[in-house]
Amino acid sequence: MKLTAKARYAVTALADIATFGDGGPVKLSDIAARQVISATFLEQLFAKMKKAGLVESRRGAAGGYVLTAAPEDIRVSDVVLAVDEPIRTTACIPGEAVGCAGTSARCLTHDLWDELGRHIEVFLQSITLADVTEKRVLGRAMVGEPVEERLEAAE
Amino acid sequence: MKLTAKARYAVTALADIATFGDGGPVKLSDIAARQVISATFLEQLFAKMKKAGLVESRRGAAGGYVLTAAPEDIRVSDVVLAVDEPIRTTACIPGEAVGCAGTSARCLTHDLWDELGRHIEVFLQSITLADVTEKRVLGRAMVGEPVEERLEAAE
DNA sequence: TGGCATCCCGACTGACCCTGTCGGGAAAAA
DNA sequence: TTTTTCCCGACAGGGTCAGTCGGGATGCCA
Repeated sequence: MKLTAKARYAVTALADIATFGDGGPVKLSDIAARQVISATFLEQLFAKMKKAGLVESRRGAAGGYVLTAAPEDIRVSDVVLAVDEPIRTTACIPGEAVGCAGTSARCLTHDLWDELGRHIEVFLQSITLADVTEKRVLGRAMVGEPVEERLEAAE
Repeated sequence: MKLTAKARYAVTALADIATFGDGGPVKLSDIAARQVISATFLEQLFAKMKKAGLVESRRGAAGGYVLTAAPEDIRVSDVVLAVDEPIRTTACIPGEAVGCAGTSARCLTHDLWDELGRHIEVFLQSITLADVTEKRVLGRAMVGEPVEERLEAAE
């Protein structure tokens, strides 16, 4: 799991659609103007998000992008994974133990970064787009309340 | 808070000292050999860690580096902060609200990345070097058990 | 049918920063 | 005084990220 500006832009853009798109499609140039992001750059991101099934596109006049699900059902982790290739934080291959396990201290820290990665992922899974647009993010760390139930309850 | 290979190397190196240094100093060339890290690169990292007060150096023959505290008292977050300049995850300046607050959706996601950063920091604070060397890391996420008490209890 | 608006796509690039090198120097021990 | 180790600053190659560019395809509307 990697976290770059791409991820920030992507989440921001989707939040923009959730906020300003009134059911109808939102065009990239509007998002670009409101969020001050290069429109051509947004194209790249939306291509990936479309492939990931997060948005649908409408072409032609009055076209744009629409969310394929309600903001409450879109996890931030989905968005991040869609645009940022998940680069592993540890050097070793998960399954195999290549120069990693054994007595060598080589991967003393393996578990650590592994756990951290999982930790981050769980955190981002626990937050939906709706949480973001409605500013329900602050202080939600650590507390647990592990989404799953909330999402299942919503269905 | 930034996470690069530097941080991994630094934690690994300190874990090495905790494991193999038997009270006495451990020289860089040994660490480099055991952990397969460039010795000259390690020099850079140890310069920073020394400045941060994590290690002390002994020069001359039979010299090397020693931990300044017990592994139970060294938090992983300290190590990371020592070698990786803390680059902020959000674009906006924390205190001031520059093109950030207000009605604009510009920083709809500000809180999110802010909270994530804090989240990561808390996690890394919750783990000590001793936890790493003794493989007490796995599954410790989410659970809470927020170090503070453990550290205070240890003193 | 034609024109306009919008998405679509792949190739390209400039700049930054991370990882790692190199060479020489200074202190401490033997 | 020689060896061993830390010390320090300058340097560099490469990767990748953010962003550009140009042309194309598709759908709407008159």
